[in-house]
Amino acid sequence: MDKRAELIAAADRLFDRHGFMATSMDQLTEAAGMSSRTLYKHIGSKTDLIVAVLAERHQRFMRQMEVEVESVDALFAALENWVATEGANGCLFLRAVGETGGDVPEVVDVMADHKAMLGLRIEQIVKTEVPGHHATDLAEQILVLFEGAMTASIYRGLYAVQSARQAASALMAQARRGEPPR
Amino acid sequence: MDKRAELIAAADRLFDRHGFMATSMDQLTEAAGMSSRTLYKHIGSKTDLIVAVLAERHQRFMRQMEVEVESVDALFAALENWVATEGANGCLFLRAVGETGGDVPEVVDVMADHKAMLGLRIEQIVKTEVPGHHATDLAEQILVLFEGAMTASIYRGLYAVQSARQAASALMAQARRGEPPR
DNA sequence: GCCTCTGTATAACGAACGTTTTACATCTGG
DNA sequence: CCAGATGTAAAACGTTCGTTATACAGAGGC
Repeated sequence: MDKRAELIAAADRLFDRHGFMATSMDQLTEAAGMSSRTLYKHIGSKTDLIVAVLAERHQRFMRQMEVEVESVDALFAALENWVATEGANGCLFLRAVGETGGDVPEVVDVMADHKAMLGLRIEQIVKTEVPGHHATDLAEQILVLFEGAMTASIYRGLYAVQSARQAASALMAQARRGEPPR
Repeated sequence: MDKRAELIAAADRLFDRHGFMATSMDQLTEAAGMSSRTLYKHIGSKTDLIVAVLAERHQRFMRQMEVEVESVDALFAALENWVATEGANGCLFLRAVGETGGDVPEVVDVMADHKAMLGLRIEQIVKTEVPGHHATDLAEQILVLFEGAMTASIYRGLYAVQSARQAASALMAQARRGEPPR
């Protein structure tokens, strides 16, 4: 069994639940079921662990995106599923940047990469769903709805995601009907 | 001059810029220009200071809401102005809850109060702008757009807020035209 | 059979944390 | 004019932090 993967999985849970700074290395070693020496041999430092957790999340996200998300509606359906099964604590990438004040370049970079790829994928989807449409502005609206669903679901739960899904569907339908982008 | 107000203003800036946990009491005393003894006499503890900062933000927010926001469009215009002048680091209430893991009841409470009042105000506005319409679902969509604009503007800047504003305008127009709520 | 690898358990490290204390200065109202 | 409130400066408190070091145990390949 891969010790490093176990560690990252345990760290993901703790960081998401309690925050990055509020999670101590002692809690992490205990949750991962390994000695601190092994932990440091595998990841180097707490900062490295944070980056590794984010990188792992990014990969999981991309995989899911490419496998089962080929429409705007499927995007929000996937988020509904995520919130229903894993709960909602807000975007872990932005939380990491916020807790570190944007002062850790590796954290900022992995967040930027993640968000850039999210934006690109949404633009791709929008372009195939509404062909011949200048999709940039519409894609940005979908992105904002997605981000809002993730954030608002912290205190509104699934209803926020369902509302975002409906709003996205309405905006997409309107664009398909050929309303001119302003 | 009110020492407590100075302290809260300085703390607001530091918390927003660097995060709550990452801001030490030493940094706070220095930024507020007072000794640690005075600081503790005025607020009691770091947790109390966090709560005080959030409570102050909530009051500022409410004041601005009631004065200059009487339409959905004005809501997003106000956010545009906020992001343009103060920058975008995400909702400080949700960041505080995230950093404390939801384990500090006073922090959770002030966040919940703030979000409840935001939701209520949006519902009010939507109801007056689209009378005779079952406004609950539409209001939730506007709320999600607002939350998404605040969050996405961290990495997208003003464009996210402008996009949210346009999307909100489209959804409101559609509702005014009498499209049935699904 | 020994050597290296990989692991545990645990204690120690110096630094930084939130908070309190001690000692002293300055203003203000009766 | 002095008593009380309110402030500063700075050290000390005990704890916890991230990280490293010490001592030892088992497994597998040559």
